[in-house]
Amino acid sequence: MADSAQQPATESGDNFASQVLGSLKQDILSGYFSPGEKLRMNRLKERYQVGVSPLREALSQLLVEQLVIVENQRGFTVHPISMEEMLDIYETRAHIEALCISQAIEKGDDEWEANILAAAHRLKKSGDLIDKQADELQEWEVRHQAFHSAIAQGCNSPTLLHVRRSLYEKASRYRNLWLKHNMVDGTMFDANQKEHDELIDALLKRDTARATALIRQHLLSPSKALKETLPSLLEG
Amino acid sequence: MADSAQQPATESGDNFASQVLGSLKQDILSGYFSPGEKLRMNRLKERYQVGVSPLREALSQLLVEQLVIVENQRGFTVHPISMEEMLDIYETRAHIEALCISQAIEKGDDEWEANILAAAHRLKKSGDLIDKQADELQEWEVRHQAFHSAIAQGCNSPTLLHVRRSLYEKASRYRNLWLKHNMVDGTMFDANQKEHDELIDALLKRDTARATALIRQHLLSPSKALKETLPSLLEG
DNA sequence: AAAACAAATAATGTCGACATTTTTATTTTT
DNA sequence: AAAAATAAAAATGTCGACATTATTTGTTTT
Repeated sequence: MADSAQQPATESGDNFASQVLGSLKQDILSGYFSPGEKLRMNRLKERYQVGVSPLREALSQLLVEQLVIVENQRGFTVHPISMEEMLDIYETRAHIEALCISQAIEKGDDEWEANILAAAHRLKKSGDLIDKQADELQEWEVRHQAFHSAIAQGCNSPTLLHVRRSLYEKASRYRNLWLKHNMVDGTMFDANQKEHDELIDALLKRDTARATALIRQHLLSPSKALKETLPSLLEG
Repeated sequence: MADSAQQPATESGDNFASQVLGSLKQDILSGYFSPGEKLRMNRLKERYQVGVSPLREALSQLLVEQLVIVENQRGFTVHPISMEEMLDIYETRAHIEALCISQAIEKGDDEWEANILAAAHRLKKSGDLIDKQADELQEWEVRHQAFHSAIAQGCNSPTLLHVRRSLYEKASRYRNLWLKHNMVDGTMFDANQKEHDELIDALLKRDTARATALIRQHLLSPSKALKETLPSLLEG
């Protein structure tokens, strides 16, 4: 480190860029920085307490993941959102997730099945006590993601899983935008739970056709809701 | 620019990082920098005639694309190759390409068909005069890629095409490695030509099952060849 | 001579400084 | 007053400098 007063983040061992990358990505995905917003260096420097070099390195990485855009001599900007992109991301994500699942059904072993059931149990427990508390909902989100991750993991392909994660992050940007303006419905959890049970059943029976159809339906329902809400968000 | 003596690359309008990104990526994909090789900053500074800042930004982007790896305080290294990764990349690539094609068959219009036939014609012309000259082979590669690109473009999904490009680049690293140690066979072009003709036939007849099966075979045959050659390359 | 330790050399990661460009504010002109 | 021209301010992109950490070399000890 160039100065003793510099140890801004908790995770030591990584450099500043990788630390700020996580925070910055979170801030973009969560909507702290709005789509299309200009990311001025002075503001970022203050917020993350680092110089321009690590910031530019982190932003360069987000550039590849298409979460920011850059124009020469005009700095970085949060990647704008659009109806077309939203639909394209969700559609592609559905295809990729279906691919992961079909591969997992082919290759998944006992350990895979066990991990799914374990993750499903954790998710159910979290969904039972629907407090609608912000932090409990956050926990449910984490377990929900973990559940679907456990399923996809069975494909046993790092390359494919890498693609999957990238698409999940891009989609979560739209989902968070939607969550900001819509309260969650309690009945949603029950419907979700039912879909999960059906999916697990199809997986264990190695019924690829049914499983991929179910996951497609499961993933695309938020995009249908977004399709109605997005226009108002884009304007105001 | 901080100094009048700095105008290293041809494409003006972009910043140094984006210019060096292209050269650096090319140098890694082509094998100028070997897998696992340490990328010392002094050497890179000399080669590309820029300071560390643009270099680190370019390397940060290659980090996301998994073409380099980084270890804190130990700098950047060319991503190592392995049999497992090679097989995984080619397998995933085959799945993604099949997905592109099935979507293209669903959505492709007249313009799509016309572009395919045009690209096929250019490719055939280039393949007819097999001189085995290095630069002519280079041109054939470009047209071959353009042909398959024209097909995939029909899916009309920027997100999916982005994934496709990323996988193509990762795979080309292995392919170039193989080309370095194996002369191209003249008969290969004929076999290739036949596969292309069949593929076009299936596409125009909108026969998804046959088209995806053909593309899978087409894409995976290099990986089979690599599977035999790689071990000797990995050793020395 | 091999191992353990110490000193030097080299390489990385970060910041501040500065030239260049873009954006905003002000003045001038028709 | 609206438009054009000019001046001022702010922001970007790059490099050199420097502290920190790895690596290599040299020396001492057993």
